[in-house]
Amino acid sequence: MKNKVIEFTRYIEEKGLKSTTQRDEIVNTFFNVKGHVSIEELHHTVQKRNPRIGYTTVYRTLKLLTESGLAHERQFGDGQARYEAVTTEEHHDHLICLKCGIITEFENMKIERLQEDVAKEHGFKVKNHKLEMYGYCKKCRK
Amino acid sequence: MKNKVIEFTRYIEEKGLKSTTQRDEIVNTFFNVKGHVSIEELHHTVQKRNPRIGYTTVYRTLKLLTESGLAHERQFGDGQARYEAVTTEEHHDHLICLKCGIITEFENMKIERLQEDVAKEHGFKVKNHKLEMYGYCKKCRK
DNA sequence: ACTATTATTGAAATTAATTTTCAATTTCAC
DNA sequence: GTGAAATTGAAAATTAATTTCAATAATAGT
Repeated sequence: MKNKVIEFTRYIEEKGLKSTTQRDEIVNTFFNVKGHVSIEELHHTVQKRNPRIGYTTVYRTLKLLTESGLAHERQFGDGQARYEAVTTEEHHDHLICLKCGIITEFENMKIERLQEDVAKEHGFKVKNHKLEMYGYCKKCRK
Repeated sequence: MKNKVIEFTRYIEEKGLKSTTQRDEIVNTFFNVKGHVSIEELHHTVQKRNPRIGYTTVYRTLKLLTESGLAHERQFGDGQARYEAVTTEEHHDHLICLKCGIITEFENMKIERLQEDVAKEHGFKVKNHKLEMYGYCKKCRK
């Protein structure tokens, strides 16, 4: 995800922040990891590349990524925040398996549109939304 | 909400637990407070009635209410869990104002049905779900 | 009503995740 | 290069949730 890394660099510059090795490595790793990582997981992955990178820097970089709109922070009820790369303009939602923890993504434009309708009815201006279904995945439902 | 209190008493009995003044007061207060309370808020409200009731007991009673299905625990991204009374069989979702924090509920059967369709497509067995829209309410959108 | 058993209470301690602090280091504009 | 300003990371602080444990209260059986 080269372009994402570049977008981040742009954001850093705009804000008058500095470019550092640590941030570059964290951001690169983040965009190469798929799915929904916790701070701890990303820190662990990053450390394989560069063991001198601290948890706090990973934490702060994920905050920057979230601020910049390049990542989303999510709470899936397991007690820790998870971050996911914002890849497309399309919004997507989640199926979370309560047994194996696998998180599956989906998109459904009909639902999106109905949501907009509901918001409009309430005079509500939506910034973002989340739709999560908790249950058992194909493998675990037996 | 008398009947809810009775349902709770029944649950307590079923589980071989004991009925206590503290629990009764907490449960009563909970069903008389509308909306989505945090443990701390409920504790505060309960203390007005009976200052000897501790935070821990409120915490534990809310857990019991959640277990029994009479309350739902929710995370709205402000860092603490909120509990709401389960009043009807109908599921409802939430509009959360990012400015004033007001939480509005809504129901939409079309969305519910589409969700079921999506789950079916993925071979997913849904236990529960949540749909939240974050943004600005009528009053705050200006 | 008494007693034994078992659950409950609540203050304090613990845990777990997040966030802040601060001295040492690094970056960048000049 | 130099200096101002930002960054780093270990440790400390914060926050909410959860557990511990001794004292207390509730219930069943007698």
